[in-house]
Amino acid sequence: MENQHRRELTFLSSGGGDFLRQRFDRVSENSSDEHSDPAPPIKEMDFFSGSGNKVYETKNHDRAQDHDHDNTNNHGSAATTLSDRRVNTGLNLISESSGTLRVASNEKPNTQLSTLQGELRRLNEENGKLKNMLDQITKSYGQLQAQLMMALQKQRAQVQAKDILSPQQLMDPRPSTKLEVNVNGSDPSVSDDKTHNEEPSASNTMEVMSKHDHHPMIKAVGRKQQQHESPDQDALDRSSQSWGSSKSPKLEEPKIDQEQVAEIPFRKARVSVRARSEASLISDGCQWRKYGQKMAKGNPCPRAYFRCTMAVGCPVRKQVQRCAEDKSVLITTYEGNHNHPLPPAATAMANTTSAAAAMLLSGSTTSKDALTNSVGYFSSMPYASMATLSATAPFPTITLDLTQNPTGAMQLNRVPPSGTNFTLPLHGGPQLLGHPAMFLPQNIPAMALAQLGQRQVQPSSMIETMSAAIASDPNFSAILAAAISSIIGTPRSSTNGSSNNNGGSAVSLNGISVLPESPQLPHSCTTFSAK
DNA sequence: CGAATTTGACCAGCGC
DNA sequence: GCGCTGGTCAAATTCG
Repeated sequence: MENQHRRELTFLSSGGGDFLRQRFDRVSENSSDEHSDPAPPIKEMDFFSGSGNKVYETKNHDRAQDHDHDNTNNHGSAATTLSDRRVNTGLNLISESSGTLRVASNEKPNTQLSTLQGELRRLNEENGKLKNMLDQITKSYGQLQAQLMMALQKQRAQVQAKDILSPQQLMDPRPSTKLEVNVNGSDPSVSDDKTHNEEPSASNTMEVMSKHDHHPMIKAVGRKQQQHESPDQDALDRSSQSWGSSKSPKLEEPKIDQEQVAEIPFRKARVSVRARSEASLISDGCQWRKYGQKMAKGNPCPRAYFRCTMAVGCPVRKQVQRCAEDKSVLITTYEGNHNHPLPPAATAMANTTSAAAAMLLSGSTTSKDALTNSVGYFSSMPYASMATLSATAPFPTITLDLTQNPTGAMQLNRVPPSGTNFTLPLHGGPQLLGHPAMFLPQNIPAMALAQLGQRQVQPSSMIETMSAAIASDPNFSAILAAAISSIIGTPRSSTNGSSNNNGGSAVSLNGISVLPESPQLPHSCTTFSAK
């Protein structure tokens, strides 16, 4: 039994078990916080709700007596109602009456033992069922992940095919790196052409972002070429330029019109955060420098432009503007990837927004259905109460609306789509901004939270964030399947397994095999707290 | 006095 | 081609 528990827990902690963990969280409705993080057997037993504790306490009656109160607090929660406590109390009564459980077991072997054995049998059966369920979920998740990868590779191949047909490409006999979508930076043909060698992982991420940044940033790059903003930025710009063009992006870049751009899966996304704030700024854990202010059309309030100054050459920008309709609402729009670690205070929001941007980019900005189907995904984002995806905006933009749903309750009352915007009610709320720990007892799976809260935002953490968020949602498989279907139609068998994008290297995170397409998705953004 | 902010100018994309 | 708009730059100004 003990060994079984340990096996189970190993599995639980191995990524694929996040589904189960999530299920556990829901079954017990236990918003168990991080401090409860009890001994593995307890969690395992709690998996079966209150009944599990009985066996555990039987095996550990000494500790059970000492920590009975703690166990109740840690595992009782909402689901542990009075009846559950009575169950525990029943066992405790044995201990109390006889002094030790051993004595009690000897005195009433027929009743107690048979009861416990029956309970144990039932738990084993349940455990087996849950194992099977977990296996099935893990398998289907893996299949869906593979399908997603194929879809993404197919899209990239289509982009490459378009690029290859461009006149510039035809005229250039060399293998053009600018037309290659290097995802993991492992392709030497790309790295050879890059002029920058510092910060391989980060710069690779930025490379990829720049590669897929069509005009908005390339435009800026063109100017920055002459301005030597900073060595890192220059390196970044050079990489972008070598990717985009050496002279005029517009001329040399493969002819990609807006329609084609809309089909490219990895563009720069923007994450817009709406929050009520009296202050003119929100403190999001990062350092920003204001570089401009403009009056935007249709809004009496000026829009301020900031860039991240936490690291030299960090390309992250943000725009801050008050909502025209409700001036108490501050709209902060983030764009770009941090190329540096973030302070802990900035990490959670950064992960949330990164995941939002990643989902936006990886999924589906051209598909209403796919957008709609992303609801489940965003349900794992800690800071988002409402998310609105916009496919019609100049940039793919997701809006995390923290001005609504102040209770933080999880809802799924989808707003009827109007145009291509979909409002996705999520959990979290502005009242907890800047206090990530306060979100922990809510709807965030423990694994995801652990990653959201503890990891610095670095290029590779995107994968982890994504995987944690994905794995934490038991509905994700179905949602993802629907989303993929809406994007690519009927899933097909693998025909391009030798894609250059991933180099066949998968990253295993907590047991989840994550193919490294994620690094090219932007870490847009930063942590976020009300001032 | 250095850093941060302000603000007018400039540039590019886009629609007409 | 022209005007509008968003985004950025950089000199001027303010602040600590």
